[in-house]
Amino acid sequence: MVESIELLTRALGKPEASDEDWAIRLGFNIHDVSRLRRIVYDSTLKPLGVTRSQAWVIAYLSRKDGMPQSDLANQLDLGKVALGGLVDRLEATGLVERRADPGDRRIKRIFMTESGRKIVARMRRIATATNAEILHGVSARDIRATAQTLRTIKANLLKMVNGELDDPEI
Amino acid sequence: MVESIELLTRALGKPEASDEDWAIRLGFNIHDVSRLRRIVYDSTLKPLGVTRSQAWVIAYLSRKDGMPQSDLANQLDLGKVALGGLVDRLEATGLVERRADPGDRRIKRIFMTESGRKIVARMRRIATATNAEILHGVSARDIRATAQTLRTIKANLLKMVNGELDDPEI
DNA sequence: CCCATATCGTACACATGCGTACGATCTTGC
DNA sequence: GCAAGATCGTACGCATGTGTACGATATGGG
Repeated sequence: MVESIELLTRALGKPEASDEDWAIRLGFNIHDVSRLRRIVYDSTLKPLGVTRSQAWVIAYLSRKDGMPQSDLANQLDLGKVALGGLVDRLEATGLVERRADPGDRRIKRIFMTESGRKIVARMRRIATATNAEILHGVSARDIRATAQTLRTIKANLLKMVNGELDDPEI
Repeated sequence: MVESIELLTRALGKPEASDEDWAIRLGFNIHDVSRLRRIVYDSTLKPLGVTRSQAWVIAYLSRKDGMPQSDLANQLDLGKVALGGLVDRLEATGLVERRADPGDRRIKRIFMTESGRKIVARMRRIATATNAEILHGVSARDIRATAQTLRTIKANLLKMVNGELDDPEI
């Protein structure tokens, strides 16, 4: 699947690609890059004993320790259920802990443990090195241009996502 | 999380972004775009009654009908187990069917049904329209440049994935 | 003050992906 | 020709995500 673009283009028998081809190609490239990034980050995280999702949670938590579980779910764009399960597992491995909110007994606040903080520090170092390796050989100019194009695409996507939510006449 | 770059940049208090910032930004943008693309495609596929993974399988199958299950798994970069489950569900909704290979009784070949073929045709139309909307306002030049940068990144990632597999001295 | 309503976290069911183990079946080397 | 090893698909358990329902609490209007 990783090489699907090349196969596709060859199958279509087009030596020079049209604009439409490039658009399709871009879609596949985004898909492939995202998938490979996931695999690579997973493998770098494996020695730490945390999964990518768990890493994402504690990385966020490290900047806002003691958040209510619901706030964390919202800010990470996760359902309450999904985050609840993640916190269960993080708590089981001792990286975070739930504490009841004294003022509102519905709320459980999530705090990092010392062990969790150590993992986050190691994660940061690994992530920086990995990022550099992923972008090896790409000029600063291209990085900037690509990031900006993706931002435009992101804006379109956000419009589409919100538009569907706001226009229930479909 | 979608707006995490902006928040991060503001939190760091940097009016002009450094090259390193752009590299981080690119990582987030790839992540966000991929996630939003997933959400948008899921919502366009929902009316058809198939999930994104299922759509991916039958789209591929429509070009190579009658593949052995294992081949399909390899070409889609899925484990045999994951694909087996997908085929289970596709078979349950009548979009594909398993048939025994006459020559090798271990093999089960996957064939599209008439119903499946209809779904694929509708999927194709929807995907083209969706893709155009996602890239609305992005110049052909930028699309091309972005696709090529992502290809370089993809090559780096492939090297990293394969390198880890080939160098077990880590 | 008290009930309708909203919010918080959990339980359950499902889809998807991974890794491991296993029985069934081919293929191959002796 | 037959036993050893490779390959095929499945079973099972885990992690992650979704949606729905629900009990426990807070809050706010009357």
